[in-house]
Amino acid sequence: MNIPTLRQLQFLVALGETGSFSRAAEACHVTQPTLSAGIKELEDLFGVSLAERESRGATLTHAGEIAVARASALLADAHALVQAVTSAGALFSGPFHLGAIPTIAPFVLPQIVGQLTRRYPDLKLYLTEDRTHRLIDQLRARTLDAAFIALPWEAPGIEVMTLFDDEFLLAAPAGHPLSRKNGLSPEDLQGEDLLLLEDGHCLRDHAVSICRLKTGGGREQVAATSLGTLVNMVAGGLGVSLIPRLAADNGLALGPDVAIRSFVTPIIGRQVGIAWKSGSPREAEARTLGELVRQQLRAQINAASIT
Amino acid sequence: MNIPTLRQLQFLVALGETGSFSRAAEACHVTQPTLSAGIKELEDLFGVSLAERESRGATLTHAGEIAVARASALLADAHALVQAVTSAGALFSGPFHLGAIPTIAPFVLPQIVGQLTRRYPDLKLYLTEDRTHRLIDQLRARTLDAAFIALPWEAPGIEVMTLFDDEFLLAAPAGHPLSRKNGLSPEDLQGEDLLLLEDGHCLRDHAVSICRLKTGGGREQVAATSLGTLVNMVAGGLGVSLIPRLAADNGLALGPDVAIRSFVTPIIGRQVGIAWKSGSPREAEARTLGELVRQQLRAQINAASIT
DNA sequence: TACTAATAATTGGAATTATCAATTTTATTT
DNA sequence: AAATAAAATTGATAATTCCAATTATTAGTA
Repeated sequence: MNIPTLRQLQFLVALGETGSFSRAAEACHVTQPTLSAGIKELEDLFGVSLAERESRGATLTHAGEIAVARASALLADAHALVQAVTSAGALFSGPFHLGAIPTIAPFVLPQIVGQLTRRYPDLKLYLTEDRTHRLIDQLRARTLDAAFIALPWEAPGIEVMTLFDDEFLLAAPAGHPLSRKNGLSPEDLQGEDLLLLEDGHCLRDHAVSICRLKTGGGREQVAATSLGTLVNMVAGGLGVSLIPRLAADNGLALGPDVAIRSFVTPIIGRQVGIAWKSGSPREAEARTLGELVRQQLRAQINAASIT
Repeated sequence: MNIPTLRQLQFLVALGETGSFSRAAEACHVTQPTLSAGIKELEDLFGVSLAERESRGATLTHAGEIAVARASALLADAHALVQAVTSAGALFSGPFHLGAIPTIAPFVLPQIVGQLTRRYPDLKLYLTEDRTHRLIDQLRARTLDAAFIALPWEAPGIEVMTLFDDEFLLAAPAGHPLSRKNGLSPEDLQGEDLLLLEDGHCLRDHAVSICRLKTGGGREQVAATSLGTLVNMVAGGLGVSLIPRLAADNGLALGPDVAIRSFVTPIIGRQVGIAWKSGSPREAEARTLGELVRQQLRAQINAASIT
């Protein structure tokens, strides 16, 4: 079955409202013949006369009245559709699936989750914590819209916005020689028992590659499953470790048994970024998230410089 | 605000259903580029990406899902509109205002009202009984859709369908000389006291003009207000009268005091027709009504010939 | 890595359609 | 009868839709 054009229905509604072909045409910003033709098409389509033409304008027939009533409703619905879809496409409306690796998640997500849910009431935010390659897979499968990951990381088809440098700090047991040494440099790590996260965490890979250490021998087999346990192991005197400043600044290593020292020349162990699938319609939101994290960081730095 | 085309919405719904631009295009009987362009227009209009293009078809975004849902509803409504308006334009649906002159109404309306309301349940039939010129005015003002009137009657802008000839019969008091005379002819009326309806009834005019009688003098001042009283006056012996066969056949003058005689050569006093305003969208219905009356008449004649 | 298959985007031109200005028709009013 | 007002008609033009052919992109496969 054929259906009319919304435009023709607009014509018809205007005709009903004005009671005149000419004035209706004016209201629709077309000429009278155009509107006339539109109405005629409707009449042909319906097989019904919609208006009686008189010397003093036009009057709707019974069928015309019905048509106008329904057409008005339809047009209103069409406008509502535009509204709904437009706002559905606004930033952070509807479901958003956000991921982060375990060494970033606890230090970044809490703050921005609060902000987001406050600023975007229509947002349904789903969080996932997993290792980088799993997150990337999920981005590709579109079960994730964006993810905070640590760089460098090569991933074709994935775009990344770099957010900030995250330098490595030394975590050593209180009283350890390195905790007192001035001018700490990477070479000082030689010979130390270096504690690392278990395999699969990108933080481990970054630490290894940056410090140019060969992983081999018995001691390095000791591997923690999370940053928290890693710090605990340091506190227990099992060795030293490298932890990202992001974690340290967020209160990971507060305690009397662990000393945190920074290197003279900062060792940029990793960068933090937000990633999304190339061409994703959520890119704008991902970038907005990135901006949000940057602002968060600036606020932290300002707060630190004040105290 | 701009609104989308129903066509574009059909494209979108098809895209949602098939999950593929190509297959959606096929379903819509257009080529893939055409459909692609349609979707892109929607996306521009909404300022939102509606579908993610992949190598294996397309998947709707959140906004796309919402758009498809609403678009489906809108299209369904559009179809319903076509249905509703089309059937609203069917014969005898909605209000129909029907008029008739007093000398026709009681003999025609009862039967067809029954038939109409039975056959067209959607019909709201309004009846008006008035004199011809008032009915004509109402047709012109479109407060009436059609009217049964007696012809001849000149009325510019009014179209008439002639239904049947209605000959005049003589009504005379029982025992009156004319009630026994053979070979009755119009000339026999000369010298008789001719009773007529009051001024304004077309029946009177027709009788006067057909019988070429001058109205003048005291006796003709006697005027009845309806056919019923006219017959009663004849029965009372006040004079003779002419009544239409339509009325006589429908039992108007049944009674021992009145004799009904037909003329040798039938005097076609009037014709009955149905009238409507030229160009009225109700013309088809008016003609249908006319047919209905004709059938009615045929049925009556058949019944009469059987008995 | 190159090749193939599947799919969507792009492009350019042809056919269709929509639109308008001018005119005509029709009915009403003066 | 002339003037007025409104809708229909007409014919030319402008806009648009639509398609065929091509290109681009991605994923799967040898």
